[in-house]
Amino acid sequence: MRRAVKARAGHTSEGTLERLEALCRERGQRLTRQRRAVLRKLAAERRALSAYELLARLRPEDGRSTPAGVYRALEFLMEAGVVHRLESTRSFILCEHPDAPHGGQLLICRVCGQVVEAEDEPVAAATGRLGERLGFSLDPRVLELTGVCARCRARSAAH
Amino acid sequence: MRRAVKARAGHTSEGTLERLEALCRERGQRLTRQRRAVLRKLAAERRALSAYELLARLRPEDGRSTPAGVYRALEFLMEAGVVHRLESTRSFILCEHPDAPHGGQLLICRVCGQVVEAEDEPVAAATGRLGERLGFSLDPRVLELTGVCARCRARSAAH
DNA sequence: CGCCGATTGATACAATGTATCATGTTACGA
DNA sequence: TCGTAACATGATACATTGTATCAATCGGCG
Ligand SMILES: [Zn+2]
Ligand SMILES: [Zn+2]
Ligand SMILES: [Zn+2]
Ligand SMILES: [Zn+2]
Repeated sequence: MRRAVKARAGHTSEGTLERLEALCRERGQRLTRQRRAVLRKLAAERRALSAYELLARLRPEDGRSTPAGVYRALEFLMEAGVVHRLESTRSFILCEHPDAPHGGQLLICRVCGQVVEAEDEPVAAATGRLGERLGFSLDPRVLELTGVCARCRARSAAH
Repeated sequence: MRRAVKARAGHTSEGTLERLEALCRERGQRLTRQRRAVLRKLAAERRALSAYELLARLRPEDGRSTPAGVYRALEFLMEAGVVHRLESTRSFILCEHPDAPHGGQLLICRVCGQVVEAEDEPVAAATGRLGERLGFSLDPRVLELTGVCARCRARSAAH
């Protein structure tokens, strides 16, 4: 548990903060206390959090947090490409590859909630070809795949 | 316009009703007036409708329709595999391949809202391999891809 | 300091989805 | 045909998720 958190937090500091600072310079925006706080809460989880779960974690530290504020911070972080929104669960998760905006795939375990991020070239190529075949120019986009992770499968096999 | 509606409606009668009747026999359920009505409204559209858009279309014919009723009908139709839910837009659309439950892909034009359904083997194979590589046993699942369809691209190119 | 754009706070509201329980409907067997 | 049990609906209230608005505040800069 401790390790998972540290891995996430470590990950965050590597590319995410640089990316955010670059974006702020570029656009005259600011990496504020509130935005950092939302980022920190997401970095402390291996699973995705809903906006209201985030709000509940923020309030003890800052009693004036509001839904609108959380959504605004999330919008900022998503535009910066360092947070993904999981449409299938209406929740948000830290990007594991924040070096550049990207498509990719999120594999979500429906038992334990764990999310793993991938950037699989064969999948990207196949969807690209499908788009061409049907005349669509597709947006880069993070695909959501649900299933059961290895650990949960092992656990359920052992009863 | 007329033609699009008829194509959809024609499609519906082919496989969808059989499939619903089979499912009802199997499970002791019923293909009721309300469920048929929701199906009919979805069949009349080439784009996806939200639950509340459906409700607005149902009310003139049946003033007692309620959100809960619409969601119950949609749940039934989704379990039967003849309606898909678009998570990216929180809306619902008739399945174009209702012969059997399936994964597949929905290509959604973000300009005109048109949705095209595909069952692309290369995409399915690539995602399956990705799942294996990361130890996930993936659920069959309809992927949502957004972009711009050929017609809308042509239109915007011509200003 | 005093300005200006970016950000937040506060509040209210919109949109989407669910729980509950009483009532109605249908298939099926006595 | 009638009773009845399972299935389905109506009505209502509520929960969750997401936005709009506008005034107040912050932070850098001349
Ligand atoms: Zn990412
Ligand atoms: Zn798991
Ligand atoms: Zn389908
Ligand atoms: Zn289009």
